[in-house]
Amino acid sequence: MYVPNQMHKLTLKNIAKEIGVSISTVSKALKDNPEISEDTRQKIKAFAKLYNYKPNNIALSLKNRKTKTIGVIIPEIVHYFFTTVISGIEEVANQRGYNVIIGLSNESFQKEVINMEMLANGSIDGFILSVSKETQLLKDFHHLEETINQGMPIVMFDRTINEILCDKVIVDDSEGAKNAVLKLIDLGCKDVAIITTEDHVNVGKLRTKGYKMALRSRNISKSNEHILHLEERLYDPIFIKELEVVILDFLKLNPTIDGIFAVNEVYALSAIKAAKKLFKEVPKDLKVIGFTDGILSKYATPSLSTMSQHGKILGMKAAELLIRRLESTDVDFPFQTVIVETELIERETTKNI
Amino acid sequence: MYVPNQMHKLTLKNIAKEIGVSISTVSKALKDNPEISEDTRQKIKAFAKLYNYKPNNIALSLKNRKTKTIGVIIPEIVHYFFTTVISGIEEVANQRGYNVIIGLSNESFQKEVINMEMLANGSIDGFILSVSKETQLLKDFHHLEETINQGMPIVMFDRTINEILCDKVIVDDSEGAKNAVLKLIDLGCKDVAIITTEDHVNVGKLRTKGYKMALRSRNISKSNEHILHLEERLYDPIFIKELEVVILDFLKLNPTIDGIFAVNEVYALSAIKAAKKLFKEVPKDLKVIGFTDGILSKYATPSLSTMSQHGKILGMKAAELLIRRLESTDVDFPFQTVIVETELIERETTKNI
DNA sequence: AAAGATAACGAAAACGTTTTCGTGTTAATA
DNA sequence: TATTAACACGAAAACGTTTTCGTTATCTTT
Repeated sequence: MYVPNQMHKLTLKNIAKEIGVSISTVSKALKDNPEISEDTRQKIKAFAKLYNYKPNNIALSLKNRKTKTIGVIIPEIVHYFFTTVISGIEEVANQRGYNVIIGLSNESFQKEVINMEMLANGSIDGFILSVSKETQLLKDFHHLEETINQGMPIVMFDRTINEILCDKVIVDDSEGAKNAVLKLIDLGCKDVAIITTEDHVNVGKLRTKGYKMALRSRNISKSNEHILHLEERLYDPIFIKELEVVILDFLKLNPTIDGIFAVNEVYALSAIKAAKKLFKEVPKDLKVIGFTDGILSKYATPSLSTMSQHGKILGMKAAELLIRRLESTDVDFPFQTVIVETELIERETTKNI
Repeated sequence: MYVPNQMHKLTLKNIAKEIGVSISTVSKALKDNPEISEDTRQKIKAFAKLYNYKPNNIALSLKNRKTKTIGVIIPEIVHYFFTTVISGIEEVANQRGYNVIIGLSNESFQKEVINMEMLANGSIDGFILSVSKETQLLKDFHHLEETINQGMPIVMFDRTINEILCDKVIVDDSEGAKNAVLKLIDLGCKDVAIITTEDHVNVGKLRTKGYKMALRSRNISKSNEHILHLEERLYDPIFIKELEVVILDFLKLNPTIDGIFAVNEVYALSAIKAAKKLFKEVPKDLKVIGFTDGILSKYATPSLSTMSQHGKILGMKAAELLIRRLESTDVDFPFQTVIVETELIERETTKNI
C-alpha cells in the first residue's frame, strides 16, 4: 500500500517504484504510448489518478527549454489602463496555456532593467512590456537590445520605442486626440485647450500633436492654441491640490476657453473642479473630453466623455503577437505594429444643452 | 575565439568547453570556491563577465526544489484595492529576491481552481490569495485544502475562509465600518444608512455588522436601521444607471437619511449622484463615508471621505508572512492572522459647514 | 627517500521529465 | 526448426545547475 507522503510530491520515480516498473514505462503509460501494454497502462493510470499525479512544471520547462510563461513589465500597476491591458494579456495567455508573471518598474529605469534580467534567465519565454518614463527620458535601451539579441522576443505596447525593432501594439494617440478635439469644435467650442504632459512622455507628445492637427484642419491658427504642459509629479494624488491650482491659474489666464481636451482622466477631472471654482458650468460653459475610459470617467459627476483606448483588446493583441512568435517555427517572421483604434465615449461633459 | 551564439544562451558547459576545464570547475570558480586556483578563476570569471553569463533559473529551481516565485491569485485586477495589494506584495517580494506570478479568477470558482493547479505543480513556492465570490458562495474549499496538504503554504488576504487554517491578513472591516458610522453620528447625523452587498460577500457582511454595532453603541434601535443590500451585478459599471436608480428609490423611501456609509467607493459616489437628483447637498444635507481609499475618493467632487484599507501594507504583510514561512526551517510554525487597521480619511463629504 | 599533506581539478549524482535506442520474450513465418 | 516480426519494457541521455567525493600531482616533513 502506497502511503502518500505529505511533503514530497508524487513523481514518476515514486510511481515507478510503487508499481514495479521503470520510470520510462510510467511516463509512456501516462501519455498513452502504444508501446505499453493495456494492462500496465491501466494500472499506472489508475494509480496516478488516485494520488493525483501532476507532472512537475519546472522539470518540463528545463527539458523543453520553454516555460510557457510570459513576462509582463509595466511601469505601475495601480493604474486603470495597465490593469485592463493585463486582464487582456491574461485572458489569451491562460486560454493558450500560458502563465503571466508580472514585474513592476515603478517608472524607474533601474527597476526595469533588474526586473528584466531577473526574468530573462530562463524564467519566461518572452516579454510584453511598456517602458518606464525614465527609460524614455534616458533613452538607454541596451537592456531591450540585449534581451532581443539573446533570442527572447519582446512585444512592446503603448509606450513603445522606435529604435527597437520588435512587435508592437499601440493606441492611435494622435488620431484619437485629433478626433476628440474635432468633436469639441463641432460641438461649438470656439476656444479649445489641451492639458497635457511634458513632451518627453511619448503618448503625451502624440496627443498634443493630435490637438494641433485638429486645430490646423479647422484653420485655427497657432496663436489660438492653448497648451498647458504639466509636470510629471502633478499626476500623483498627493499633489491633487497643486494640480488644481495650476489648472485654475491656466483657466483664469485664458478666460475664453470653452473646451478642454485632457490627456488623462485626472487632468480632466481636476479641470472640471477648477472650472467649478470659476463658476463655469460643465458642460454648458465648458466641454471636456479626457483620455482613458477608466473608473473615474464613469463615476464622475458630471460623467466624463473620454477617448477609450480599449486596453483589454490591446493586451489581447499583444499576447497574441507574442504567442504567435513563440510558437512559430519561422524564425524571421516580419515584425508587426498593430494599432488599436480609440473610440469616443460620450457622456455628460460633452452634452449640448 | 568564442563566438557568442545568438540563439543559445551561454551555459556552464559552453564556458567549460571554451576555457578547457570541467563544468564543475567553472561552477566553483564563479562562486569563488577556494578549491580553484586564482589563475583559472580569473580566466573563467573574465570570460563569464565578457559574455554576460547568468545562471539558468529553471535549472536552479529544479536543483534547489524552490522557484523563488510567489503565486498570487486574485478575483479581479481592474480593481484599485487589489492593485495596491499587489504593489505591496511585489515590493517585498522583489526586495527579498522573489518573483510574482499572477493568476486571475475573475470571481469564478472554476478559474480559481484551474489557476491554482496550473501553478501548484512546481511553478511557485507558495500562494497569496483572495478567494472569488463564487468560492465563498459554493463553500467548496477542496483546492485550498489539497494545496496545503501538498505542503505548499498559503497566505489568504481580505477574503479569507475560517475553515482553512493558514496565515491570514485581514482588514478590520467591522471595526472600520463601526468607526465610520460613529463618525457620521458624531458629526450630527440623525439617520445613518448603510449601502452594502449581499451577505454572502464576507467583507460586506462584516461591514454591515460594524454598522449595526455602531448604532447599538449609540442606543439606536434596530427599527431605525436603514440597510440597502445591493445585488452583485450592480457593482459593474455597465449597470451604473440601474445602480443609481436603486439608490435613488432607497433615498426617496427614506427621506430622513442624512448620513450614508457605503461599503465601497462606487456605492458612495452613486449615492452622492442620487442625492443630487433629490436636491440634497453633500455634505450639508447628507454626509457620506465610503470604503477603500481609491482613485475615485480622491478625485470625486466633492471628494469622498473614506475608510482606507491600506492595501499596500496588507500586501507587504502577506508577502512577509509567506516568505517567512518559506524560509523558516521550523515546519510547524503557528499560523498567524494579522489585522491591518483601517483609517478614516476625511475629505469633503464629511465636512461640517 | 618515504610518508603524509595540500592544492587543483574532474567525475558523477541529483533535481523530474521525455525520448531514443536497445533488449529480451513471445508469436508468426518460411 | 530456424528466422523474423511484433510486443513490452528498461537504460540512458539530455535539459543546466550544484555539490560531494574522488584523483592526481606537487610540496612538506622527518
